[in-house]
Amino acid sequence: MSHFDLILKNVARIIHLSPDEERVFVGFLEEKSVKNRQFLLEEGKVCRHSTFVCHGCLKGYTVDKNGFEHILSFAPPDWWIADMFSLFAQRPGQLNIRATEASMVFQLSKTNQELLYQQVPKFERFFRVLTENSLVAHQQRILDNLSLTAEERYAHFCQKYPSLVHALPQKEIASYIGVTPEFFSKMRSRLLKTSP
Amino acid sequence: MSHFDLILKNVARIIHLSPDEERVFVGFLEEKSVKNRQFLLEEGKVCRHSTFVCHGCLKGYTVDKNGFEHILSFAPPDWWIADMFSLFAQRPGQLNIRATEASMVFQLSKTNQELLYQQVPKFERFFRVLTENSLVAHQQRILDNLSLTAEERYAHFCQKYPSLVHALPQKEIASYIGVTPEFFSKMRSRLLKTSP
DNA sequence: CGCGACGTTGATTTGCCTCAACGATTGTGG
DNA sequence: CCACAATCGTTGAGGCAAATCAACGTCGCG
Repeated sequence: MSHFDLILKNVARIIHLSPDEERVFVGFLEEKSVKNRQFLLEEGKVCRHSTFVCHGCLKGYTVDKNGFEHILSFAPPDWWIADMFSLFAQRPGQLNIRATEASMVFQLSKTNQELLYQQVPKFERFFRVLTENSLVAHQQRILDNLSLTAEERYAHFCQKYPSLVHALPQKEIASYIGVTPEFFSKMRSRLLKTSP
Repeated sequence: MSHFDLILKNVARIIHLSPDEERVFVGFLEEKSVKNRQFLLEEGKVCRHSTFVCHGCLKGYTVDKNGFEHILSFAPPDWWIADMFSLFAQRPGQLNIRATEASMVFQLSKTNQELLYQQVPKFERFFRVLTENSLVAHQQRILDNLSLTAEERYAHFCQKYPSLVHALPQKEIASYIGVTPEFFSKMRSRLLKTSP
């Protein structure tokens, strides 16, 4: 029951690995502990890793011209995160990736990822499926943003990230669903009155 | 200069094919002409094809509980479109795909796509890159929806789909950027006053 | 202890929606 | 080929959801 357990189970949901292949895979990983508020990637830098969260939580977000954060994604334990644009193109991106609490992660560098593809080709399939699932989730979020009210988007958020609803500062959730912290607070107190 | 020209050039932007491989590829395609307003996919059906637009234009959209359309994507010539969720999972999806004008398309069935992977493995790479690019574009759109005003989103639309700005009914554009047709009309006349 | 980050609440404003009425265009069946 | 319907775009009046601005209480942490 090693600390690789979570990430190996994550992979096993999509592809089956032999013990040898598991060893090759974990050999490419770099373990890293991250302090609260520490950056893993800053706007304007080139993203050189995919990051898998073991425990804690990260967020990926941009900052607009007025200084407001807009959260693209959270990464609680068992999730992957990266600036996909920057990682694919190996060019500077606009995303910040940062811990919302003290965390422990594994990082797979772009270089190691390509070595991994050569040594264990079925990882091509793994990351392809990951990308496909992510695309589907993002399409759903666009449709939600177009068709749902803030309350409904919050309800969806609670379903999608049940573990985060109470673990995260409210302003982070507000930013994710696309409202101001003030409005989010009012909305929440309104919800508590009707359904305790 | 055959009618396969456009789709072969589209593929060539990402992978290089030998004449033999080109022949295999086009052998898997089904040509189809589509009348204006004709459906290529209806909500609740399983999506069994990727569709490439040669000329004309398609749209992918959902209908909400109040009967309003929300457009997830347009597919002008040289673009691919499908209900990714339904295509990947081979389960019923919520997307409608429909022509916004008389169109000509090529369709690659999921079955043929898998045969193609076997016979020309580099197509794995092609569709992976397509998915990656699509993911990046969708992430950008989410961030735009979170941080930009309707006017700014319209400006982005004009940059992204210059050929569609004048070819498409205004209500379709309004639906894509997430405002009502009435508001879109007012916004547009406001813009025309300041910048003729 | 005191300072910053967070959450709450209220007053006011605004971006966008709703509803309704009205031309202009398109297209379609008789 | 025309009449009529359907679709589309425009405009105006009024309404609502959410933003903005500001004040204040609370907590955790250095």
